[in-house]
Amino acid sequence: MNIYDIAKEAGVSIATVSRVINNKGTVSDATRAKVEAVLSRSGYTPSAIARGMVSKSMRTVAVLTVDIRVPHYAQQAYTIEQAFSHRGYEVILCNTGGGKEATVRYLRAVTEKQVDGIILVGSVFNRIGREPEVEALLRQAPVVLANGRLDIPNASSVLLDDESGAALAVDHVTALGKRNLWYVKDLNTASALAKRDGFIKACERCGDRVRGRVIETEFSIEGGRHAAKELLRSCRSFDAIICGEDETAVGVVKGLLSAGVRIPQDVAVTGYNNSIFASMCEPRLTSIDNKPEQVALMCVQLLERMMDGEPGGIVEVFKPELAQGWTT
Amino acid sequence: MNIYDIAKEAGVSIATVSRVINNKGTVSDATRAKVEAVLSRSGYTPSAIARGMVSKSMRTVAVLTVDIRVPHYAQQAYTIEQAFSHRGYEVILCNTGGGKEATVRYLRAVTEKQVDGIILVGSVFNRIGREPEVEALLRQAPVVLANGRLDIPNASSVLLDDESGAALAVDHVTALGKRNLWYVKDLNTASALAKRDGFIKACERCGDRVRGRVIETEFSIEGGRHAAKELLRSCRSFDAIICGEDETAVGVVKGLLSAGVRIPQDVAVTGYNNSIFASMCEPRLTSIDNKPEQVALMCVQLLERMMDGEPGGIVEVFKPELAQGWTT
DNA sequence: TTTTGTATTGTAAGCGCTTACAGAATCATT
DNA sequence: AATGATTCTGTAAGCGCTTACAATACAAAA
Repeated sequence: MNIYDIAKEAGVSIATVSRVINNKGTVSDATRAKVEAVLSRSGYTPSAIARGMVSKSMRTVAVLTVDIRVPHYAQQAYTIEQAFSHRGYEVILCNTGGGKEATVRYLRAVTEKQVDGIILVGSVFNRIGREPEVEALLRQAPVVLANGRLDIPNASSVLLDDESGAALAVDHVTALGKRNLWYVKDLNTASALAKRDGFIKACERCGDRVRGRVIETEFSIEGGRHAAKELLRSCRSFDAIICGEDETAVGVVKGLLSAGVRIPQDVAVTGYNNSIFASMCEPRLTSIDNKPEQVALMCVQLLERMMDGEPGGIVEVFKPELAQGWTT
Repeated sequence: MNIYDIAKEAGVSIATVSRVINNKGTVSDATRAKVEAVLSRSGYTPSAIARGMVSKSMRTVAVLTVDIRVPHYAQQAYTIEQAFSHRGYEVILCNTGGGKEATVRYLRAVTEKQVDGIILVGSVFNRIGREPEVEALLRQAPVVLANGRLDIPNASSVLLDDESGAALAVDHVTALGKRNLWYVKDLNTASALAKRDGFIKACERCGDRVRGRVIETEFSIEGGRHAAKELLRSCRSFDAIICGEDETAVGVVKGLLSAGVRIPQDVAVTGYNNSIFASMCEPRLTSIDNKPEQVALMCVQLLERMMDGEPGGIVEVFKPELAQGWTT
């Protein structure tokens, strides 16, 4: 069932049918009625592929995310999907797992499908974005990077200011009178390093009255618990623990509570991301919220601008916010 | 940059270029090398749209889910996406929100895009699947329903046996010696009703020694807490509480613990779905796991079968499993 | 009535690819 | 050298649509 069938049935030409369907050009009322009757009677569905052939667009955008099961990414994918859905675009979802090979495979697939835009959620592209093979693919469509930078003309990005996020936590606990701060470094990503640096700088800004030190552990609740035990065991003085991730912070809280430490009177604890872990932990974690929904909406706006033909190269910096909980 | 450019550059016909790209038909080694050289030098990307025009397939499947932010759906979407990705298909993700209007809009969009298959996650279609408008759309592609039934020839489905899931919980706590069971009904979905019926029937199967009653509350942690307080307040006897959802069960646990009730010695509690709520609750909830990943894989298999031309109409019933926690 | 302008409709090209078919080239066989 | 079989390559049609342009119809103005 195609446009020819409809045209024949209605006794008009395919151009007229097309004009009726797209409500474009001039069609007399009588003809329009005739065609519309056939249209609704037949259950005809126009082929988006054939349309795409002409317009070179399938009205589709691709979202490449590391893993949609991570709530943070799910929220962003959801926000992006809804925003585009309301504008008549569908979203192709790709779970890259963060690996280069899969990422390239997905990029190739979606560029072949001539998506109208690509949003990259996650930071793989800081590493692989400059490889010629990858860059060639990325040049095929407007690209927006959530949390990362990419120096090609058709790419924009939203950067998360992790340094200021960590500084937010430091300022918060020092304002509460805490003086001996520890940063729990759990990951080795660029983001985690930025947080650590932000922590150190913020402590230095406070002068001698505040001391900031770093302890490393594994990224997990267990890792956090272990870090807490380690601090307690080594008899180091501490009255605030700034963690790189909520998971770790949950572990720290558990470790401290089980040792009889009072939170936040004795020790304040902060997490990062204001994730579900922060909300389910009792007492509720104070955490740094980088508002995945807002970031996603910024990405959508940047992409739309490029899809409208405006140049890319824009870098927006998103400042995280402090989400106060019961642990500070 | 299209296949004509490549052909001209390589001094061959477009048919030969096509044969090289698709590794189909016969091409002499010399010609192949010549074309491949041009191909890699030019960074040419074949147009999937044009291919789709010929093959009437974009190698894409659609996943309609209520809300990807719900971890259960995220897991299923992830599983489906990965499975199809490995077979060279991309996935279009739609968040319907469970409403009819949005659902129809998405169905129309993806059928216009001539997706090779549709997987419907969530149960809206039990209600709207029979409306002529919806059915006409659903007939355009092979369809698989996760947790729901649809009587059209090109649809298969995986049903979750909610009754047996609830019975699993009943059998488990009665085996532990519990005799006064309550079912906490929190939702009004078909699924929730099936669980309640399964609960009642399972209790009846135990004869006089077991008594099963039902209490209603709101679907939320707070609702669960409220139900627990209510049971305590009204001085009813109970030694096991079977909940329709993990969220409610978490609330029940909190309510009981704060009243000094020992779990599971005094009262056993079970949730449903074995979600992240079950795992983050302390003590860890015993819950009913309907294995979203396995269900998703069954959906994929059913869809693939239909995409290979085999008839649909298959209904697989998935039996949930008990996930033992510390609350029983 | 003829002319001019406008509203309506149709014809045909072309989007980039696959593929059936035909034709050319090569090779083995007689 | 001629024939047939085989391998290789090119031509052209067609996938279902949009749209530029041509053609027609019709109404108003001259």
